Amino acid sequence: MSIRLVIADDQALVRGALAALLGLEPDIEVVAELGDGTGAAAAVVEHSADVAMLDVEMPGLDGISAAAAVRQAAPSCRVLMVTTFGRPGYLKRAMQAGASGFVVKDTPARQLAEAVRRVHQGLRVVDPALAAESLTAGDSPLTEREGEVLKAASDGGTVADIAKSAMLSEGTVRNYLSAAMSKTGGRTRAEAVRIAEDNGWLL
Amino acid sequence: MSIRLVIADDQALVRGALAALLGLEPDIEVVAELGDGTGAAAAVVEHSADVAMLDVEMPGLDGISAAAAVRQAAPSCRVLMVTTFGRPGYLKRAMQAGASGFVVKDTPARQLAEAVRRVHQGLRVVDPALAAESLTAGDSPLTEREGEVLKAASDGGTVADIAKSAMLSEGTVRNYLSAAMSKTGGRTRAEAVRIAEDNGWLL
DNA sequence: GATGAGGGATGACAAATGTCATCGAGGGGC
DNA sequence: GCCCCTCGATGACATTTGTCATCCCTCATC
Repeated sequence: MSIRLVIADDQALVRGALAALLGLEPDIEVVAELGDGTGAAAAVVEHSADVAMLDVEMPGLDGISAAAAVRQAAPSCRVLMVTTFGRPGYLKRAMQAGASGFVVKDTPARQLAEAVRRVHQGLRVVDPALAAESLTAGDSPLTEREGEVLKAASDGGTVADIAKSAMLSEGTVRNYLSAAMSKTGGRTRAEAVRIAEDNGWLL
Repeated sequence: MSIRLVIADDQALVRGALAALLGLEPDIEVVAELGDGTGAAAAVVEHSADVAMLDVEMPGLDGISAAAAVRQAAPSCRVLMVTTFGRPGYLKRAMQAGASGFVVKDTPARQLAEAVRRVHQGLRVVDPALAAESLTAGDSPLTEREGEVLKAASDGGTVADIAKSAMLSEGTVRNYLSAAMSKTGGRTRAEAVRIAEDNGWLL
């Protein structure tokens, strides 16, 4: 009996190509393709899928939240995360959300089908290099509000803009940014944003 | 006689999946897969390819430069650019570099093979929405140095950092950033960076 | 030969940013 | 109860930015 697979990735070309690639495997059957995470849980239930392959970066519901939704709606369905960016924070958060596997998009294509099979068997699949990095990197040092403010700062607005969007006073925003800069080691607001993004501490 | 195709994309999973997808077409033969743009021209010559499919964002030699190299080394080989980001500036620059087609990664997968065929026939393939945007967006208003300085600023360093890396005085850096902010309409250095990136004016 | 645009620089000034000390309220832990 | 941390805020202060006027040099172009 073949593995019933749901694929969610916002890039149609990639999604279609992955479906084609995996559909070639005799023991894998692609039962649904989604362009965002919103309908993932529903699709898994509807098609009684065995494995859900989710991209982390998606419009609407992001992959991590989608993973949690899938796990809740169908505990027997395993989740395999696929992502462009090997950010340590993503891995940790994905695992906490109930994912069984985590691969980056520059792993060889032939390993993908194997990853799907292992996940289906209940094994965990994690890129070894990324796992190591994730251990050393540790959790986000940012408090919730610091993260929010830093994210609000990530599109380059002024302190006044951020204060308005976060409903905070300007001074408070500056304090949070200062704390975030100190914790990330960035010497500029923009540098702090970059560091936090690279580590997967935002989203 | 089948179309001989070279694929270059830095994400191995995507590259493999695209190769698998296109390899299914009876009239297309994938003769080489590359992980960066450096060897693209050589691979095209070696395998006497008819079409080269290049990603814009690649480590080492970027897709636009690779396209120019391919066109120079093998004028009979057509170039089809594939990119994650539909940035107007990319399209214009790719066309100037001699590309015949330009598709974004969220076009439907089945159109891809068709795009390869059209490019091979000497037709041009361009995402219509993107083409329209590209016309309205216009060329980069930034002068060469302004672009360089803005790019140096894009990782969030201070003026002093940028001045050092660009071998300029701090005052000059501030002048260029000021000009870049005025031309892009950004109110902050960071905002100017984001706007320029979104339009494909950096790289 | 004049004009203009771009590259590079300086200096001055106003506004924004980053830092610090401090304060109060609330929420767990011991 | 008390301590510690986070959240939220304020005010003061030193730096850093962003803006502007002005200068010089070079290279096209008219």
